[in-house]
Amino acid sequence: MTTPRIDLSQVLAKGPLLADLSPNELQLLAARTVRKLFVSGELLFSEGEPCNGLHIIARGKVRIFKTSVNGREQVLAVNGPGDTVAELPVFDGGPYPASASATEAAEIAFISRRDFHAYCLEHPEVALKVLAQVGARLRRLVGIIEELSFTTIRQRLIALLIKLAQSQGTKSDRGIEFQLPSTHQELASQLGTVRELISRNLMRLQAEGLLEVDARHIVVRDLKGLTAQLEPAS
Amino acid sequence: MTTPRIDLSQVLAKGPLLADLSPNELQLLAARTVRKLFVSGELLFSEGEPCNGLHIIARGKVRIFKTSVNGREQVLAVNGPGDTVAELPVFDGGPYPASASATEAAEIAFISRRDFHAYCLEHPEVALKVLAQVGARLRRLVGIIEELSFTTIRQRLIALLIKLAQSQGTKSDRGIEFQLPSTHQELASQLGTVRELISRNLMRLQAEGLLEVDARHIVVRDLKGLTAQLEPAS
DNA sequence: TCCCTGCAGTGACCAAAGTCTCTCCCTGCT
DNA sequence: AGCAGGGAGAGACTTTGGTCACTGCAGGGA
Repeated sequence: MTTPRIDLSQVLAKGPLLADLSPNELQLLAARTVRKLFVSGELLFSEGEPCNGLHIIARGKVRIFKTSVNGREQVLAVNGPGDTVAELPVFDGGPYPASASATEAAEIAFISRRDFHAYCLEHPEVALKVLAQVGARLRRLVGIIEELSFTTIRQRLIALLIKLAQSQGTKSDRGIEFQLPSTHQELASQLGTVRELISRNLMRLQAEGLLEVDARHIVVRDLKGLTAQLEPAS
Repeated sequence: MTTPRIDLSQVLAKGPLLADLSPNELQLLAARTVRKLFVSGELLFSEGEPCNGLHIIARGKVRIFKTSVNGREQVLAVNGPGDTVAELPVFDGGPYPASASATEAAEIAFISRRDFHAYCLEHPEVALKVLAQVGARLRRLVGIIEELSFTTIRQRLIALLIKLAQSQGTKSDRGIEFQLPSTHQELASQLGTVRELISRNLMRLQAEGLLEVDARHIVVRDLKGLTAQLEPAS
């Protein structure tokens, strides 16, 4: 089967950014995009590089992260189809503040900085949408800062488990069951720590009877108990 | 002496946001603002409140921060005259993601959300400026995240001292001298920690011969040595 | 089959961060 | 002079986070 030319109108219309535009306007924008393919793990761009355009994810997932000198990573966001990546440096002209890589095979629509600028000036409401988008991003960053400076790794992990249980979990007689979505290493990057601490904290929660852990398979035995761990340290 | 009506054209023109507008356009915008005064320490708004407008600082300083349940604070930004506060929630419609207070007596020009929205639609280039502004803010947040997850308090403190030495310091025969701009408590909030650790780390740096500390008066005896502390952990 | 590789669990150990408590000192006030 | 309060220095201690080194295990070639 031949891969058809990317149907941007579809993708763009689904994303939060350009949903309100007329098909005609979408077509106009789509005509200005370039299609790019990335294999799993491939870098879209690296921190510090000059930013020359906007990426719109058509398929796959993209991870945005910072890297430390010691090789540790801190994930800032994971985005999926319809989301845009690097809305921001497109506008302020600076370099990318972080790196981005595909966590699975991805298809990206790329619009050059100049074209998108021009398009925004013609469609001021798009600029406002982008702003709202950036707003959501900024909120998440503030959330990360809050977690990093006020909570322990244990608490961050618990919060993550609860979120997963609610979004991915299926109820069984033993509790709420689900699979961890990625390796311990990757979870550690998202929580801003190292692999060992994920392992250790999971084991500790198991010892306390709140969870059952079997490699990546988790059974939440006591959701209330877990949630209680997030309350004031008393 | 009577306080004259705030001369917004002056203020706005100085800030990065609206510098390129014609005096006429500035006048138009200024007419839509409300003048607000805050005493030192007073809250402009609190985290979680709905956001109903944009604040432009005419005089004084504003501190943006998060508060934890235990009463700890993490400063996200300190802004001065010409800067805008909460450019962001104005656009995405959500509540304030953090609180803001005046660190010294401040004079603020306030524009309602609706008015500013309308103004941006009429002047698309202003929207782009706002985006650039938000960009800078986002960059700083990413910087904070990087510091929080990759560096120790000691390193953050050293980085801050170097920055102060370069911006505020005066050379003497003993080294570079300057005053800490605020209490240890406030420094701790900016670095995301507690008062004691500021004290302890300063003393330790003094013991190592890199600094001389006398309450808030600092003498950097060995700037190279300090800078070297920020290099790879080897 | 055997080996290689990547992921996960684990214990020992060390350093950083945070908490609690007390003292001291300065400033301003009564 | 005496007192109250905030800021700062300091000691003792606990918890958390991070490093290192090693083991085990499963899947996938050669």
